[in-house]
Amino acid sequence: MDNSEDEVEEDENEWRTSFVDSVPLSPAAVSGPRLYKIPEPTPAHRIILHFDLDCFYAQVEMIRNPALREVPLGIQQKYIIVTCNYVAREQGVTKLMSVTDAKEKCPQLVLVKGEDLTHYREMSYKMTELLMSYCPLVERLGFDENFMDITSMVERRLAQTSESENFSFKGHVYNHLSADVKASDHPRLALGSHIAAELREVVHSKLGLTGCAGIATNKLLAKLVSGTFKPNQQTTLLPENVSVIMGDLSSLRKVPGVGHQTAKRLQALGLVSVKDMQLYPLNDLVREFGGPSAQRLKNLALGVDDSPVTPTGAPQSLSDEDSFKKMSSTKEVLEKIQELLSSLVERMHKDGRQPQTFRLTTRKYSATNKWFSRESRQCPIPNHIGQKITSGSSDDAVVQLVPLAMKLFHKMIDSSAAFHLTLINVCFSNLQSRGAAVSGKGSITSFFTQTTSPRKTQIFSSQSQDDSSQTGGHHCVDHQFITQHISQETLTTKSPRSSGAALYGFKRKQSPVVAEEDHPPQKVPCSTERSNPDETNNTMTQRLPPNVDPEVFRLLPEEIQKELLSPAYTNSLANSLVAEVPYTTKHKAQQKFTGSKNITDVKETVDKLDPSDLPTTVNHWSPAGPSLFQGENVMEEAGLSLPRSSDCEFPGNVDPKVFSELPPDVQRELMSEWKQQEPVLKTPSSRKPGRSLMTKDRKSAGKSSQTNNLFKYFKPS
DNA sequence: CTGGGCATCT
DNA sequence: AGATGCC
Repeated sequence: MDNSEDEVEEDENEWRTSFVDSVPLSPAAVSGPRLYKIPEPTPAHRIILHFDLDCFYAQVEMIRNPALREVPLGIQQKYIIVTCNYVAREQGVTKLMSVTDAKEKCPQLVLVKGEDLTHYREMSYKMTELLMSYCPLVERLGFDENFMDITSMVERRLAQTSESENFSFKGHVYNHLSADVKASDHPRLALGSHIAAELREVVHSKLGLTGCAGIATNKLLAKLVSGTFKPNQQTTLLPENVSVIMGDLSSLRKVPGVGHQTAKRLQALGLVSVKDMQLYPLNDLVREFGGPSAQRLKNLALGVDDSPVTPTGAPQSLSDEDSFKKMSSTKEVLEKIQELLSSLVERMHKDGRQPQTFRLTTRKYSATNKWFSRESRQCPIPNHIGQKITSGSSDDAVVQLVPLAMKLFHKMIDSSAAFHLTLINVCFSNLQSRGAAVSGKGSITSFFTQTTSPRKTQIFSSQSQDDSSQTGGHHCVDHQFITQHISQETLTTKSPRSSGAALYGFKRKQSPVVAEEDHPPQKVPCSTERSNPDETNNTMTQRLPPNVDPEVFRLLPEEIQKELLSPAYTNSLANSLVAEVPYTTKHKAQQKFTGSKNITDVKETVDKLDPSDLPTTVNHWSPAGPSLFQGENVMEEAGLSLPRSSDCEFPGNVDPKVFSELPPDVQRELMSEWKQQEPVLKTPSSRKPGRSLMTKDRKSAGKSSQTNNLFKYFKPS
């Protein structure tokens, strides 16, 4: 969306004067009428920061265990050292080195498993949040990098700076020997370097993280320059050195945006170095890549990048995956899916939003094409299940998602033949903030839940991305010295509602009610808490078998309760595979986050009739609902065999294949659902959204199946 | 040609 | 639904 029209270089003036003219520019070669309009050179002289944390995973582990600071440390995922601390690097260990090679280089290397990204993810979002509390225009790139557009912050300081003040640079200046720098020629970049230094200091003091920063006039250059002095330093790039830094790149592949495939295609054209590309006729490039891509590539080679810093906000999808050498039985697949879903559902619950789409991805082994070839299938998530996720009935949700996943699995893999998987991924997407339960198709709820993809609301050319968008809609922290600011207003005290709001569902004790600042008219508080009259308990007991004392019943372990309520397992089909799949919902409540935030959801609806006009506003994401997670979960598995009863019919349009693959207790769950479904079928619309959100108070949190219609998901299709 | 994510474009 | 790119 950010392309063609505004793609041309409207870049910084400084660059234009110093560099553009010296390089054979394209327009001459482009004979015909210009395809791209040339934006008016609004001096939107941006100051962009790029932050890059040092060996991020290793840092996090060293914070968790300071003893690791003094030893060579490697973070291991499967057979690979994904990153390592600098002690290890001194001994020759590098990123993405195989474990065997690393151990060879450095026998004393200490390894920490890094496959579970939880801690890294948390720290990563703390970092982004922290930066956002100073300036809302923060864009994430992976877990350890952030871009910031600090133009307005710089301009403000500049305005406060008296004439003829001494400007200086903090940190390095690219291609300068730190003495000959005339900072007064570049006051904005100079101020930017000070802001960068302050932010790095803040990050260090508040989070204990060190990292590099690059200061430049666009994202491309900021990113390229940030890595020039490596651990825990910062570098500023002056416009007159743009061509130098670009020319210093060893190959086109080093240009961010030029990946493996693109580099190969370029090489086929004889293009290897950055200079090659700079001199290559745009027309020829267009033939290979098409207009917009060609122009963008060429611009990148020139150091031109007008792409705005687009606030990232909350993730648009949550996924969990695992890779392995070989997986070839349906049973293994099922267990892996269960495992992945358990953790993913927990994450989703903490997030607070409700996923509307589920996707299953696999990677099949194939001798020829080993490392690519992912395949995926997706389907909508029925509302009942989505609600169980948000309401915290996680095990219930997992139980109901598993059949969905298995259906998708069978759409991809013919399990009657041999198969060989090397990866499974489960993913929630189409994340909906808070919306009430969707009763029907339309209804007011659609107003709340209507999804204008949050990011897309932030599309404007860099032209409009200057101060107006920031000073108008947001406020960067205004203090002259960031370090002062942070000592008073920290993460926990700053108003979370504005973009500084909790980016992620971690921590933070925050009073539920939040002061709202900007854009009052747009807000749609969706906080309509659907308080559920507590009919929850009744339905359980009311269908108790005769001669069971309800009081006694309540005291029984939940598994037993369920068994009493659902004699389903006696079904012949179910019996056929009671052959114990030792399924245990090893539900790990490994983390107990204390805080929860409770923020009224704000959806900003944007008329974006003309994408080129109004800057609108950044999207504010806030986790819906309290979603407090009490570290105590109870449920345990009942591997036990149980009395068999007789009735219980197998519901029609159930895919027997899928069903038969499910673990016995999952089958029981489903059967239980089906049984309870019957009354609903009789009185179609009467009771439906009723319970299901059993507040998971201590005991009965576990798996209580409720009234949900699962039939359709078993329909063979 | 390795990991476990994420995003965007088609 | 896949390809591509980034970390």
